[in-house]
Amino acid sequence: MEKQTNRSPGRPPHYKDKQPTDELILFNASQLFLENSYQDVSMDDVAKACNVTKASVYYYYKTKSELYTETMIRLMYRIQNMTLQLLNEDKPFRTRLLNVAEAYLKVSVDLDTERFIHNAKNMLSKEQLTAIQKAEEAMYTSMEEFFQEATDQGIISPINPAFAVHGYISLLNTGNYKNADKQTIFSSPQEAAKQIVDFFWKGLTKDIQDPQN
Amino acid sequence: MEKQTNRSPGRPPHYKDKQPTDELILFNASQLFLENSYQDVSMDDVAKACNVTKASVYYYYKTKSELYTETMIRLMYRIQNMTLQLLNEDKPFRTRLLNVAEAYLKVSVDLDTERFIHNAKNMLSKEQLTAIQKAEEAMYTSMEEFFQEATDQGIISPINPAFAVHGYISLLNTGNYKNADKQTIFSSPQEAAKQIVDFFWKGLTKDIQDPQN
Amino acid sequence: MEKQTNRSPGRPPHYKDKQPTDELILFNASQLFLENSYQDVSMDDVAKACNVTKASVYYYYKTKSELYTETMIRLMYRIQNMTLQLLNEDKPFRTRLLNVAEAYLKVSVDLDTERFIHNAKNMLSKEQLTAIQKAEEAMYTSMEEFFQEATDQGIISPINPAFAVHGYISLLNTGNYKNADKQTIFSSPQEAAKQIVDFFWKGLTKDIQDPQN
Amino acid sequence: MEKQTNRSPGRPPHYKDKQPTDELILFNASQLFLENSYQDVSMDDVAKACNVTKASVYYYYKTKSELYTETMIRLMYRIQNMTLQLLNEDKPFRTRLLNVAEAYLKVSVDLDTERFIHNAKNMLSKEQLTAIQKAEEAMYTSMEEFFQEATDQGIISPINPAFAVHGYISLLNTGNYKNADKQTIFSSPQEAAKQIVDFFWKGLTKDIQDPQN
DNA sequence: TATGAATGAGGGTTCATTCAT
DNA sequence: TATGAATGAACCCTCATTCAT
Repeated sequence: MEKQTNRSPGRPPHYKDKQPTDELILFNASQLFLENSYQDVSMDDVAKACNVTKASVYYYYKTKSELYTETMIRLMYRIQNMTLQLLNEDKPFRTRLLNVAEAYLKVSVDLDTERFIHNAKNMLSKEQLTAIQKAEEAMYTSMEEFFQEATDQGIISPINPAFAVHGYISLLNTGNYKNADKQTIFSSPQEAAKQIVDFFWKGLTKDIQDPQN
Repeated sequence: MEKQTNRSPGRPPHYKDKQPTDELILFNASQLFLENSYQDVSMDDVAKACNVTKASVYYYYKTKSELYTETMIRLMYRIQNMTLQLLNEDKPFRTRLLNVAEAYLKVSVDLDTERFIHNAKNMLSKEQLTAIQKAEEAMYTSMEEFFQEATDQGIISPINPAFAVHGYISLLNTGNYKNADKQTIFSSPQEAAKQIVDFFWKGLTKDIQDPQN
Repeated sequence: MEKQTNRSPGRPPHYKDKQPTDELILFNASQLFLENSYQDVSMDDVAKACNVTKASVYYYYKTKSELYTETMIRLMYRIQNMTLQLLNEDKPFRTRLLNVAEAYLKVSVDLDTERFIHNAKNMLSKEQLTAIQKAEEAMYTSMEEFFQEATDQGIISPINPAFAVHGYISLLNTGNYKNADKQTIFSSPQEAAKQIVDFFWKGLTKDIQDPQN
Repeated sequence: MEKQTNRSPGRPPHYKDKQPTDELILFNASQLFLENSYQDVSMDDVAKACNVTKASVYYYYKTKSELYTETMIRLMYRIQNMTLQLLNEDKPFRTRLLNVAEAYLKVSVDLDTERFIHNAKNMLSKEQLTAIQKAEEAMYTSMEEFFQEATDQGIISPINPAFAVHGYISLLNTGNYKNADKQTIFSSPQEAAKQIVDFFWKGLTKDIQDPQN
């Protein structure tokens, strides 16, 4: 992967994958923080993953907690974007929920945003903590309107939209559970998504006569 | 946070009613580990919380990870016992679920067992990790039979019992969510319990004609 | 091994191997200190080897350095006794040297008294250090007279007796050398003893016409 | 022994003639390990001797045992070089042996390589132990050929060269012996060298008619 | 005589962070 | 922009030693 041969002369094209260093760092930090706790990831780990030195990481991010904060906010936005995109499609609400569920479960990392916050809370400044929480909140809030809309349209029963969203996400996390033998509850992410949304939908619609759903 | 520990070495005089030190340590460690991540709690913190020296903690627990393991296993058992006790009462299933929910939410600490495991996984030996996971699993499994029973009695629709339990618990955790302004979704633990079980119950019984519920 | 059956009535015979605890400790400490450095042997190690508690060890020996000192002095005496006994036999001097060499090499632990001292010197009080050194010195000195006697009898050339003894012992230690592959210089302790004494004897007698040796 | 180390962090200004830090550490560690046992030298001691912080020592040497290993290997090489240089001079073999002896004894620290190994053996990894032993072995082996050569030339009697070398070195160590009153066997290093080589030579040549030696 | 429980001091190691270049 | 070299603070853990029983 290191040697490119047969390069034609002239200015090399601008390689898309040659990310600016700060993005590179953010990307690798993401990976690491997703899989390990705040404390388990050292700045050296990040640097090594990026093939740069620790000092370089510090050149772009003043402190570890700042790097973490940025990483987390980005993560929240990414989840939010991915989710909103699917929720904005022109399909029945239930189908859209299923699509989100599948996307969410196929990532296969635990997107437990609460854990990300709880983990690091002692190391973050008040501002940093708040910044992450706001991003998380925005993510949740942005999803609420879809439930509100569905309620308004009589598709689902009236429900506290915040609860709907949080309940939805937390139910999704059961799809990632692994027991001591690394076995999951469901046979596949798709199956998990299906069953979870099935169940969730029942809760949403129990009091509704829904001949079409 | 600096406690003066000018006790001289050697066996302390025996006070009748004093809690045995190992239990004292376990108790305080519990508190600390519940509120902070594995890495954020130092053995010194534990020692100080107990008013003993670090060396004393090590007298009873060979390593930090061993202390953590014991703490977690105990925690799982406590949750399990509390839950089973409530689930074994002679009341309608739904009422029992509500009681568990209320008990669970009144503790007000996040009993997110997955987090406890994920957090420390890099610091635990394979055996320790498994031991904790087994305890967690036992906790979940012991609850499954109640859902099975309810299904058999036609009280709830057929459902994967493992999913039922995990979904139940994860829904409960939404009751502890606090946003950046420290506001919860529900106005009180009781209200949270009520709403959550309400919703959960709908999911369980959507396909049932239940004139009495 | 714990249950003795069929014991005949009456006072049990005084088991020879039921050593008084202090001797038991000394014995086990000996073993440990012979094979490991002062620092590598903890008081707990000693206690465990004796099947008693650390506190019991302290009951008999005020400090670790005191235990070490006693152990070392005993060791020096044991070597001295063993050696003197063999040197006092009614055999040709060279034979007696050979016997000592064989005895010495068959123990197979490195009896490097200098190492024992050097190792622990920072942990011993001046008195303790001196005590051990005196015992070592006595051991060496007691052997010197035999070389003196041999010189007087014209069996060996005149030689500084202290040098003779130290040279003898240090040559013996080459018999215990093991390289990285755990191979020794000689094929067996006996062979080692033979070769070493052979060589040593040449040095002692080069200037002597010795028809009989 | 408390040195004020109020240097601020970060890269220090570059002084031209300054010894590189890693060499500085190795040098000081050498001194310390030569005079004290592995366990008696703490990483802090090394750091203080170098006027740097412990963390700096760890910047260059990952563990204490690694530092020790490097130190020892270097030491073996230094001894080997010094020795080989003297043994390669164009002088009678006996003279060369004498020169080595004098050099060896003038250092006045006990170059007891076996002790260095025995001392630390419990703290070293298998690889580290072997590495040191290999260096020691190389040192010994490199000297053997000189004895072989002398044998081939009929200057000394046939002898196991490994034994010759080890015997030679171990005899030299008697020159460093100090009794409880810090008295040596010989009046000076030169005298020691002379007497020891004298004796050693007799052993080597007993069976040789050597009118010129 | 023997022990369980406790301490204090220190040692090895890691890590976020800094600064001259 | 990027880095090599350094620090200070903390952390886990061990161990000789002590004392009430």
